[in-house]
Amino acid sequence: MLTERQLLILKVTVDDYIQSAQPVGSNQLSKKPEIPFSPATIRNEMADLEGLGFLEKTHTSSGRIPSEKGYRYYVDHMLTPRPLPKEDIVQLRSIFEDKIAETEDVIRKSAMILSELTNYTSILLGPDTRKHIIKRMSIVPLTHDSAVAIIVTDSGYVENRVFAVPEGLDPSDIEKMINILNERLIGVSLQDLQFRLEQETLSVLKQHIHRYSELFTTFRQAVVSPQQEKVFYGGKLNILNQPDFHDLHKIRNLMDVMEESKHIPMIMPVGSQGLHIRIGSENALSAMEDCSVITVSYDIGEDQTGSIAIIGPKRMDYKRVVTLLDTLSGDLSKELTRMIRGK
Amino acid sequence: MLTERQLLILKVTVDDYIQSAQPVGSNQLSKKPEIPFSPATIRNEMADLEGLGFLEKTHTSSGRIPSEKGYRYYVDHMLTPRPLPKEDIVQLRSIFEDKIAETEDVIRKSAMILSELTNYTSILLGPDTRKHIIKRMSIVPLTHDSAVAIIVTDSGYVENRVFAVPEGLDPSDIEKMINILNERLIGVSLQDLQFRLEQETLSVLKQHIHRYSELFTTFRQAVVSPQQEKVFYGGKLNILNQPDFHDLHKIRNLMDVMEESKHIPMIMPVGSQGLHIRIGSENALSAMEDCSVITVSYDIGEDQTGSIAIIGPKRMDYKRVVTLLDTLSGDLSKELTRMIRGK
DNA sequence: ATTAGCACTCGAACACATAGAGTGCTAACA
DNA sequence: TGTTAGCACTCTATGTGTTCGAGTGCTAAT
Repeated sequence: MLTERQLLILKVTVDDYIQSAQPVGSNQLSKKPEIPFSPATIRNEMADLEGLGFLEKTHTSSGRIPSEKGYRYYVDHMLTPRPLPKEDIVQLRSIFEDKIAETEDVIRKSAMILSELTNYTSILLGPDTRKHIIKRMSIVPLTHDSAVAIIVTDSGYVENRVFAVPEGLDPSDIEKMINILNERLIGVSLQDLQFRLEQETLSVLKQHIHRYSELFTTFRQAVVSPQQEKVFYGGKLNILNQPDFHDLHKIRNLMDVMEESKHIPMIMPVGSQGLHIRIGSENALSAMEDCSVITVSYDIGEDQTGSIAIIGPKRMDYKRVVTLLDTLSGDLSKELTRMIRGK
Repeated sequence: MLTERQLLILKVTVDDYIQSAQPVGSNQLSKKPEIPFSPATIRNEMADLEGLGFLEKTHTSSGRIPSEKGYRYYVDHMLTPRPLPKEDIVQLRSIFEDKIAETEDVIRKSAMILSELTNYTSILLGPDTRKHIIKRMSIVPLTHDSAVAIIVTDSGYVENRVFAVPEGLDPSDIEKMINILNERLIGVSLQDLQFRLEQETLSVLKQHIHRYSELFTTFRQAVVSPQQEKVFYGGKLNILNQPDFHDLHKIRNLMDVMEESKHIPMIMPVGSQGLHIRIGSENALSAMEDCSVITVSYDIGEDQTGSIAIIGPKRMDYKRVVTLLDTLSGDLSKELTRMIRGK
């Protein structure tokens, strides 16, 4: 167990390092008003903290920097959240100032503002589209052998995909098909679509539509194919501002990983509720071992959820980011829920 | 006017520097089989070429590198295009191997393949959506005060936007409105939409729809608002591979500029036909003064055009990129035209 | 007209010295 | 017994001098 004094020194060390990005020495610390001890005392305590694994040295005679364990302890025990400064609140509120907007626009803007406020990179995941409720389906023929399928969902999201139409199909069959689909599938969620398509409409289609099978096959393929969640970025280049990152090679790897959508689930596990902090090697991806990631989820309506991630150096301003994310998560949940319900 | 020998030396110098990224010295050059002169002779010629402004030195006793004027001369007079190597052709063709695909998918894939083949960054602009022809319009009510307007165009492009619906509007009015719009506006291009909306439908709407004005206003706003062209990137991070770029600050500026869509018109002027090469400070943006940009346009059908840009260091492999872009531009024009016509 | 020869220049690499910030340890102190 | 002053030591960063090699320009010989 750490003594009061060790706790104080650990906290001040982490705070100082987060702020300055320079290893913290005993002399430097002793000058702070909140530290009434002599450099020698501090040195002793720091040596102990190093022994316990909370601090590290970059070389034999350097000052100390927090280890991952140190950050972890700091994050777990020393985050006394303060209210957000007024300017930040004003900025956050500005996300919602546009009167009529789409869910996507709000999320996009959140990503931008968040990266501006933190100077880190933000990644926002829109609500899992599979939970969206179908409002209307339609099919618009393009050429004699292709058409575009359109699905509109409750949040104003429009999914569309071109698919092949069997040669020589009677146009009125498409008309019939879309009527049948709309009769039976409005109110169904996208994730249930495939199942319900076959369950409830296949037999009806069979009755009414000549050559239903070819048409149905390509249509189903188009409609159920990977509905990837939309990813919105803010401040992709903000890593380049961080003094912690100088190694071009590491930066390249990191940026590569962040843009590649297949890595997104590793960065922000889907379905995780609430706020999570992952420090350095706690991250699943080795390219991110020098980063910390803070994630939080938000809710739209009863069962749609999205997530927010902030990616910065391990030397991240945890307190500030946590408060920001807490607030934004709440605001987003409230406003987006209001939007899909119609105020 | 340059002598034969000067031309040869300039060409070989540029070729060598493009390949090695190292200043080229007279000894080095004299060892090449195509150069039968002694180092001393080469030195004299190089001194002349420097005097004429085609070559530069990085410091007093260094080898020579091409100046912008040198690159310009090289590009204008020394690009004897060779046919593409077989592997490249195979790769390019792979863009079109997916049977049924949307214009967007093809362009997206082109951007990717192009950046892989060149190791530079590619930017592709889809066809100006304003030239698209309307195939179908629809309006889907979402909540009691909002709806989404959808426009499907001939190329399978789906434009959609949420807009405000006046409180307490009769749902059948929306039905009526959309019927009127579809009767009169199918076949109209997006750029003519605003004009034709008011010209041909406003008076009819006035007759049939109660409170047409409020509905029409917000609808029009949604529908004619900035139809920005879609931008597709390939190999955004490829600059980081170039040894020419080491200055983090410059890299940051450059990447910033490339991602900011408002700068795109400066990088690739819209409406320019054919292939263009802009070297270093010939670019409009100062952040790109160390880059060369090669752009080319492609056509879809009679009057839709898009453009392709490759951004690399001034020390770019011009010959290869020009050949690649020439080929791709032709292929894209052919295939995309075929697609919107239905094979 | 071309080239060999030579003195000269500059950058990169390396060794070395110095200053400064930091440490650990010991002994003195309250 | 806990705290602190003092001191020797360590390591980095910075600056300086030296050497090596690749390059140049110029001159004189071919």
